[in-house]
Amino acid sequence: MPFYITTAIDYVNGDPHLGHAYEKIAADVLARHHRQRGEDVFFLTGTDEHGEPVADTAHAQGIEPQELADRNAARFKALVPQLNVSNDFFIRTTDEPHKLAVQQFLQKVYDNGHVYKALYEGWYCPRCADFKVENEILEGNRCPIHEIPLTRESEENWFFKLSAFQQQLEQLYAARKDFVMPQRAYNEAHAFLSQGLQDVSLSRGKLSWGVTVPWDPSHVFYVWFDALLNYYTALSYARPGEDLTDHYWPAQFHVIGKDILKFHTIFWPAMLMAAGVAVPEHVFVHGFLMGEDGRRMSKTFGNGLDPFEVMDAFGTDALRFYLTREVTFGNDGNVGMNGLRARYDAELANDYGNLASRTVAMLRRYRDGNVPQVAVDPVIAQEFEGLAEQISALFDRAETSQALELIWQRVRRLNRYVEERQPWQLAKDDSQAAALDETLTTLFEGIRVVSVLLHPYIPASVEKLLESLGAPDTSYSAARLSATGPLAGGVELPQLEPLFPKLDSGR
RNA sequence: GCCGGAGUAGCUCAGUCGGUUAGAGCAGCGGAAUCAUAAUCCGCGUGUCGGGGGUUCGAGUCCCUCCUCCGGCACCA
Repeated sequence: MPFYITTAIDYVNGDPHLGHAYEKIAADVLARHHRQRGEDVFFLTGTDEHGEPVADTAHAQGIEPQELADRNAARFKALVPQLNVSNDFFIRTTDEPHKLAVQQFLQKVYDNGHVYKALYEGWYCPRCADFKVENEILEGNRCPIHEIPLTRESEENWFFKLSAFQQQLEQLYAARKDFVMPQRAYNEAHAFLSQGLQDVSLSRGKLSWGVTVPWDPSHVFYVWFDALLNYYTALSYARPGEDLTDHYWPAQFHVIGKDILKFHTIFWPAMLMAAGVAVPEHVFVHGFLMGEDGRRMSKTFGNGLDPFEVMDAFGTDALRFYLTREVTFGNDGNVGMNGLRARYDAELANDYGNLASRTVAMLRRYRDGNVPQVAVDPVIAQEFEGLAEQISALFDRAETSQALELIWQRVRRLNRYVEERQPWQLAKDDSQAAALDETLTTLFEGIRVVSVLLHPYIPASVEKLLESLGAPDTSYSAARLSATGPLAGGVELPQLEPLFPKLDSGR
């Protein structure tokens, strides 16, 4: 079953920051989960490179836009493997095949009669050689950059008949309550729609940094139309010599931030309708990350969390875990070094890492590192019954935070189980050998199962642990307790290094 | 202003169709245990569920009203 998932593409007029990392990690968790389930996943991320801000910045630096785009895109692209994100392709909107596909797509929209020419009138800055938006204009109609008076000018512009899709969009929203998730975001998009749509400008005549309008080479497409299309065009050339479009389209999930909600929930489906292409299944809108003081992260507040610093000090999985655990997917969340340290110590190191350590240590001490081939404790078996199904049901609704909570309840349960059974007492009494076997086997299997389920969140750590346990299978079928005994038998377990070593409280 | 969301233990939040003494994690205090990364487990909360009013046998959960915070209200990406 094909499962196509995308992140928003990052605008290259700046540096990669925590927000970029968060969105990629969140989407990666979904992608990895569905891959686990044996689905045919295609996961796309990339960069958005056209438009005015990039052109302006480049010119300010005395270089060509392409040069700036190349330089910055490389930094965004480098971030992806650092986060251990499992994307299948990285698109750049300056890719030639993308530009070509954008032209073909919008030509079709044009041919279908959804584009017309009209005058665009606005405040124009001769120094910027560009129009300014009402709310950025300074008092007295002055340019926000040059502070010089603006002139009222107009230019001919191509417009997209967005208003013509009012009814079709309303039908879409009526028929599919989960088109935009979570519900809050759906309501917002729907409310926006209900206010009535106006046509939008599709091209820019005074800018050259963009995709040329095929029927009017003096214009380039407005950057959003070029950018949104990446989700669709990527499939046509991501795999050389192959067109994956028919196979993967429509996308299951577009994962985006709430700042770009209306482009994805209104403009984008309308464009697709205009070209006669199927609309995506779901647009999932995540929240923003705020500083620990609840304020928006900013350098002046000094409340930012630097993803690179976190990865250097604690590792990539610590960052992935912290963000997905702390921030309910779909809500805003407060994050910072204190919280990260607390969760790292209490949950990754103490709850999970230490559970693995104590279990392996007991297996080695009491059973020479051999996992007894006996049935798991029926009490625990019963408590794990249906867990994998619950998790996948939550993932189908993109409720990754709730899924992680359910998994973590089992991690805690296993620690409690150790205390209940007191294996160190059983070990002192030969007549309790069977009970000890059952206890150790149950712990081994329990850890193995929670690890498989944790794989989407902290892939590298789980792979390391499961490898060490001699049970490297991370597929979903491995996410259940073996009824008859552990999957790995007859292997002598090696000593386990701490998975998440406690770091001395430096800084 | 209009629309939407949120306001539950010190902190972060769960609370499904209204129904038994309102829950979890973290932090704090006390205890147990010693397999383990001094890691774990157990016990301890008189919370006006933002204020007020209403519906109901019964409301954190529905209705009205007020207060506070946040977001959206179209071409900034």
